[in-house]
Amino acid sequence: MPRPAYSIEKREEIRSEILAAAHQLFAEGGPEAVSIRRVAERIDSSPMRIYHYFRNKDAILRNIWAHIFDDVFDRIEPLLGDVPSPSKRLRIFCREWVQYWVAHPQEYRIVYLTEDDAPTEQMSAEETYDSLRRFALLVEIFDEGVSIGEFGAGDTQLRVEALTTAVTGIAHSLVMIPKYPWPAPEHLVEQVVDPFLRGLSGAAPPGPLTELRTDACAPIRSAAAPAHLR
Amino acid sequence: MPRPAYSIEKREEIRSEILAAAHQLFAEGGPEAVSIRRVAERIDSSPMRIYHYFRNKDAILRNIWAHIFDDVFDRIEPLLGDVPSPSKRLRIFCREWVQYWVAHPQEYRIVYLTEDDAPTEQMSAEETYDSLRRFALLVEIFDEGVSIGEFGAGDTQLRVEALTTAVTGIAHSLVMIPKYPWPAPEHLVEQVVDPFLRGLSGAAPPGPLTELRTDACAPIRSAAAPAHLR
DNA sequence: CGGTATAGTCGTACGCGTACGATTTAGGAT
DNA sequence: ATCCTAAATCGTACGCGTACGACTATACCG
Repeated sequence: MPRPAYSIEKREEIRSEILAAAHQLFAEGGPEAVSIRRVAERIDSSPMRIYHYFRNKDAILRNIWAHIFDDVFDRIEPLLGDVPSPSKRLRIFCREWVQYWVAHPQEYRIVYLTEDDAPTEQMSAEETYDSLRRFALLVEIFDEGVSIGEFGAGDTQLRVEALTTAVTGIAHSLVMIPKYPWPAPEHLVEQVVDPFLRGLSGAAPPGPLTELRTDACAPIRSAAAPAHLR
Repeated sequence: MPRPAYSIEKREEIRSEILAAAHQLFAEGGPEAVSIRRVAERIDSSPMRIYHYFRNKDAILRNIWAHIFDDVFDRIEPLLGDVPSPSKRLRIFCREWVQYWVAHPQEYRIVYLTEDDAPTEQMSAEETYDSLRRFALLVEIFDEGVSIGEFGAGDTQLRVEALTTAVTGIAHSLVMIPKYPWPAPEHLVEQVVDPFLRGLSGAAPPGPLTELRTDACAPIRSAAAPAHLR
């Protein structure tokens, strides 16, 4: 009875058109060149039409960063191909990971400045958090390391998350605080990653670990403001 | 011959008035409540007047985060007072550091989302990067660790920077990607920090380190865009 | 006293993201 | 052919940061 919705294909086609324009703008001028109004102009649309296909600007940026993630992994994976030792592969990964973001600060910004609203809703299958699935690469490396005895047993997921958040933190600081006289990225990475990996080696669980991950992180809510701020 | 500039005191007074309003707004409604126009309204000023006292909004936010930094350190330092072992103190610091940001996501956002434009210029002495000076606390801890033989010798500055960027990276992910089912913060921190500290212990330099920091990080410039983005 | 140069202030305007409501459009049911 | 309803589109408007230029006030020089 009502006007029928566009077919999935048609809808996806429009979404692609929007994304293509956004990608192009990003390639031309970085994150700040991507604006809804400019995208609309590129595709001869009204700005508001876009909001029928994406919940907000962030949803569009998120799609861009999915591609960026693919790019990083596509570059790094070949470097790991013939390296036998899992821990060496992890080392290379971390070094290259940071190096990539340092060399592509704009890409870093777009990835890590988009907030995490409500991904599930208006997204096509391809663009959900499954860009993060490429981190499975690390899971595999860790698992291999355990299976060949290079690492002791442990919570692989936790290890991956700890390692990636830590090295990404290094990249974050280097990119976002460029004026600060940082040491060379490799040295920072090495400081963190080498001990981390050495901590995993040998069968001995590396020290006074408390029990490992059993439950997820409590939902994050804002607590009281600091005293200075009344 | 020209109209004389305001005295430093007068100027600083106006700056404080602006900052007070901004702090108040932040306390009331978080980062997004702080707008130049609202600050102006609070102090019965025109929005543009503010730009004579701060180069842009970020400069104002940066002042707020200086206070936040003080708050974090003020909370953490007492927890370290009577702990004898430097490595234990570092552990506590890292745990509490992440915990603080997780408990105060708004504060995290304001600190780590402000970019690093050109701090030197229009800032009063108090508000430059010297908020970062409180990290000297960590320098001291490391140095003590070395002097009492708990840590091997090494580049303290590098160690501090590596440790803080890494743990801040953990906080960053937890705060900025709250929907993801993260493990408990302590577990992530422990994964990174424990091996890191163990890596420093003993006189033996922990493994195949390449030469340490000699020069600063090369200036960061954007490289070619990823292939996908044309 | 009248210029003059500059610190300080303000009005206007641009582009931004997007909330909201009005309008148009397409098809099945009548 | 007409109506109904929701999909799709669009116009308008708000608050935002801030560039730019105009205007005002104030001290000294002549």
